Amino acid sequence: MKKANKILVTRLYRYRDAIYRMKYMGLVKVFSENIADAVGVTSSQVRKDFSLFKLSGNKRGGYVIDDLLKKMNESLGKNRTQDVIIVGCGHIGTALKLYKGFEKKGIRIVAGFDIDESKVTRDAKVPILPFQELSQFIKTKKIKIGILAVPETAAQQVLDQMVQAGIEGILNFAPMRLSHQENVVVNNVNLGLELETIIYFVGEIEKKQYEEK
Amino acid sequence: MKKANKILVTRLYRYRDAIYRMKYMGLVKVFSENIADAVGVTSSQVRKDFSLFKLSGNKRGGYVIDDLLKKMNESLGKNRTQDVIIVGCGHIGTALKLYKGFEKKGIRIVAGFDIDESKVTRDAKVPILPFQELSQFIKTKKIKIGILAVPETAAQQVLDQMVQAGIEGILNFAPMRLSHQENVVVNNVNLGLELETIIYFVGEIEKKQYEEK
DNA sequence: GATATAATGTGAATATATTCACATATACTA
DNA sequence: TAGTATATGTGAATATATTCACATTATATC
Ligand SMILES: NC(=O)c1ccc[n+]([C@@H]2O[C@H](COP(=O)([O-])OP(=O)(O)OC[C@H]3O[C@@H](n4cnc5c(N)ncnc54)[C@H](O)[C@@H]3O)[C@@H](O)[C@H]2O)c1
Ligand SMILES: NC(=O)c1ccc[n+]([C@@H]2O[C@H](COP(=O)([O-])OP(=O)(O)OC[C@H]3O[C@@H](n4cnc5c(N)ncnc54)[C@H](O)[C@@H]3O)[C@@H](O)[C@H]2O)c1
Repeated sequence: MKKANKILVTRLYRYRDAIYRMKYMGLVKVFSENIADAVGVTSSQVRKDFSLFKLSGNKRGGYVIDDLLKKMNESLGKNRTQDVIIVGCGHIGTALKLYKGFEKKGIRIVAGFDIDESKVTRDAKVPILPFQELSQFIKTKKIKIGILAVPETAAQQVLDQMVQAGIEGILNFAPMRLSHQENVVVNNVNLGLELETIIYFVGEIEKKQYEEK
Repeated sequence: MKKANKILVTRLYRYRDAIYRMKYMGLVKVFSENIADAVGVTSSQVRKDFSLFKLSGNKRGGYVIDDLLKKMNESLGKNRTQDVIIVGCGHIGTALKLYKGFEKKGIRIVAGFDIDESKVTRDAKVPILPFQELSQFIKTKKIKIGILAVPETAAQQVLDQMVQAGIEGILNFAPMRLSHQENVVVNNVNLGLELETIIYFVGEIEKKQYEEK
């Protein structure tokens, strides 16, 4: 595999998702162009990405969905389920904890943690545990992935503690840049920023239409 | 302004955010390198981006924060607040509705909508209204921006209706590609995909460390 | 079985994005 | 007020990402 490239990997997960949908629609074979249309890229982009990931099909015959998915699952890893914890069970944390959609992607939320004792629910199917138990839990259960949904003011400190205990990948909702060693993977979701850029481009569109008159 | 470029605009919002933080820390002037460090890019990236947005400072003297913010707010628009609606007040929709952080970015959630009558709360500060009133509300209040947080199965249809009524920008949480005319701005937040890529790269890191031994 | 057709796979070409590097202007020092 | 150090602003260079275009080869047809 070539240099690990986030944008490329992200597209491959999108392709896989689209191909699963096609499978469930009853299709047996797909062409690069079908996948491209479903995901919103060009067919040469799909073929180039597949090429970089050593995913091959049949000249003229397209790709046999079951074979392709098998190979994709080998490279993208769907064979084992991944255990994930949520730190901060407020509004966002709770929404994620209750979401059913992660399971079918092999992602299992195994516990939440919160500093607020009143949120603790030990015997729920997915328990919320007190924050003091976080490090121990990560260590004994060998958890690698965590969702960080605490207030901005606590985020850096909580991240450090998670990493200290053994977490290697974090999905962060606090709208700020967190510092971390480069062997930790941090993806930021900044919803305010998403809205701001939408607002910007909506304004731009209006401006453009005006100019075109 | 040059060709509207999403990645560039996004960085500019990040810069602005960082500069506001510096202002609140009491700073009066900044250098491109300070901004770069805060956001995690190079200083030439900052200067190039500023250049493209006609944001200028003082040779040798860096940027006077108040002047810079004034100019940024002119190009990025923070002078008027933007009204936004949420369609689908389930887990995610409710979390967003209750979030306090949007206000200070000039984003005001003015109403939620849900098809489930039991969620309707007409006299809350930010009411949840029945879905049937959506189109009328968008039209009379001239709402341009909406957050889409309904189940996947309903997302396309609801988007179409929103656009039909006058919405021009949408933040979509349903994990699927939605089709729309190109004069509508749609940003997708796909949290499952975010987690999948984190899991992938955490796996890659482990693999790499193994290879390095 | 021979032939025509159509889709893959991939280097080469192009487009886009980032970084370099330095001439320029200006704030500070003495 | 002259001299110097230093950060900007931006073309040019480089790096990264996408698209083109076509040789290749499997499938379908006759
Ligand atoms: N809710 C949203 O829609 C939204 C939108 C954009 C960004 N965010 C960001 O997501 C993060 C969470 O937002 P929220 O709305 O869920 O906040 P929230 O206040 O509802 O929840 C935060 C939770 O974290 C817990 N907590 C606080 N300090 C902690 C600590 N040190 N360790 C463990 N838990 C701790 C609190 O008890 C609370 O339950 C914030 O950083 C916020 O800026 C949220
Ligand atoms: N909750 C999460 O953490 C999470 C994570 C990733 C993706 N998502 C996606 O976000 C979306 C919302 O997820 P959720 O967990 O909030 O779901 P949810 O079921 O909690 O909420 C959906 C809400 O939409 C309402 N609704 C259904 N059809 C509607 C319609 N036609 N018009 C208006 N309202 C309608 C329902 O009554 C419900 O209140 C889904 O597409 C989901 O896949 C959610």
